[in-house]
Amino acid sequence: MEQKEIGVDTRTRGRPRAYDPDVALQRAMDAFWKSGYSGTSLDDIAHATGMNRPSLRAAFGDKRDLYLKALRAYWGFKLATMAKTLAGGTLGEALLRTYDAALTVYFSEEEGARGCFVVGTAITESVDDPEIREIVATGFGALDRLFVDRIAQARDAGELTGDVDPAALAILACGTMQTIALRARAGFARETLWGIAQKAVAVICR
Amino acid sequence: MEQKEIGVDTRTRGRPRAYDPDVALQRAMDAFWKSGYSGTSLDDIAHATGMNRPSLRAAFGDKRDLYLKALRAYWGFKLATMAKTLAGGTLGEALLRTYDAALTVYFSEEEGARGCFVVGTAITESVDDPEIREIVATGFGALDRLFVDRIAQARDAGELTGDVDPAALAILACGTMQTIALRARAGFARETLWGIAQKAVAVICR
DNA sequence: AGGATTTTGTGCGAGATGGAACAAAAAGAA
DNA sequence: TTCTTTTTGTTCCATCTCGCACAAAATCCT
Repeated sequence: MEQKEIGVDTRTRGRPRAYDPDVALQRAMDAFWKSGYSGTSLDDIAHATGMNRPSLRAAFGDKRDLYLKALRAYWGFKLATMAKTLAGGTLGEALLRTYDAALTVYFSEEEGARGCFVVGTAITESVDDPEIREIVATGFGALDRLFVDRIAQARDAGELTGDVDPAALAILACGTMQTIALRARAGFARETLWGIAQKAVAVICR
Repeated sequence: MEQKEIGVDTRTRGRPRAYDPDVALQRAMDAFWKSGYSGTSLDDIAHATGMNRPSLRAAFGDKRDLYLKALRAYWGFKLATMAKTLAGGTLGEALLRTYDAALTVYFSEEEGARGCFVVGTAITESVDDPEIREIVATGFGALDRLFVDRIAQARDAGELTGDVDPAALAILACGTMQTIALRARAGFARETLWGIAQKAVAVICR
């Protein structure tokens, strides 16, 4: 007995799904990424995903549920990517690799830059929504730890001169990534932002 | 012939205004600052300002016009404040004074932190609105110049050791201010953010 | 084939949102 | 006092937004 290809899962009955949940979630994330949570309507998302609104609700819950799923998915992707790009090579190489990967995400939309999903959308909602605020704060904490650990490793390996505090350098490294994200969304060119990354790394690693 | 106190201006006829335009604009800014542009309705603003919606429109134009006025007013205030806080003393003192003043703004709302008006609201709208995007990019450029000039001044005064690039240090200083703004809105405590500022300054000024 | 289950698609409704119309209120000028 | 001007306040309107109801479609099971 062969499963059909559309909506492949272990369901045994009923009309098959006309969408892939992961693809739909990504499309919804794309819509939110452009216009923010409040500025994106369910019709916008329906159009982006090719699904009708009742189907969206059945699959993901209400608009806020969907946004929370997208936000958590973005954090999962972001932190996993950074764990990889920060590993190996010198600290300078690791940081540049990390900023390059970030730039690729920030410019991953064909019609223009969209920056970071957290900085571009969640920060605006976080004052009014405690759960979003908590997710963002937790994510920032994890981001900090990734930077601190990598920088501490470089210090222990003798890569850094002077009496450096990894936590302090991590703040600068994180701030650099975030100013790049903000500027991407403000229309700065990718090459300009790459130049910013290089300048910051030169100071952090001296 | 004495002017009345309410709605004091040089108008010669008609019913006097029941509001002060500057105060009303500040109240509207407060409302946008909390929930972002798209998340704030005209009724929200009417409530915050004590004005009816037709009066708001007569005074400021439509919702977007009002938001643009608030955004420009914020930039004017922000850059003027920074020009003052960056002047005088050592570079370290100037930077700490600047971050302290920024923190005061970011925590200027009684019920909780609101961060920076640009980072918290304009960044979300900037992908869809070219004029907002332009205002933000111009403001970031002015911010950069303030930092670069102050750091170049400190280098020329012999305050900085080694072969430093003011533009590179300015990126770090700006990134630090922005990560503080993001974190304020994400619920970080003021004392924590002050600690972040101090660590960053210690590295920038070494 | 009929019944059960799951998903899609269409239409409807309540409430929210931004804008407009215009009468009433409050002032100055003649 | 009447007229003119400016502002406020109330009401109405068109459209948008989100949620729901439910019939139809597409599958599996008996």
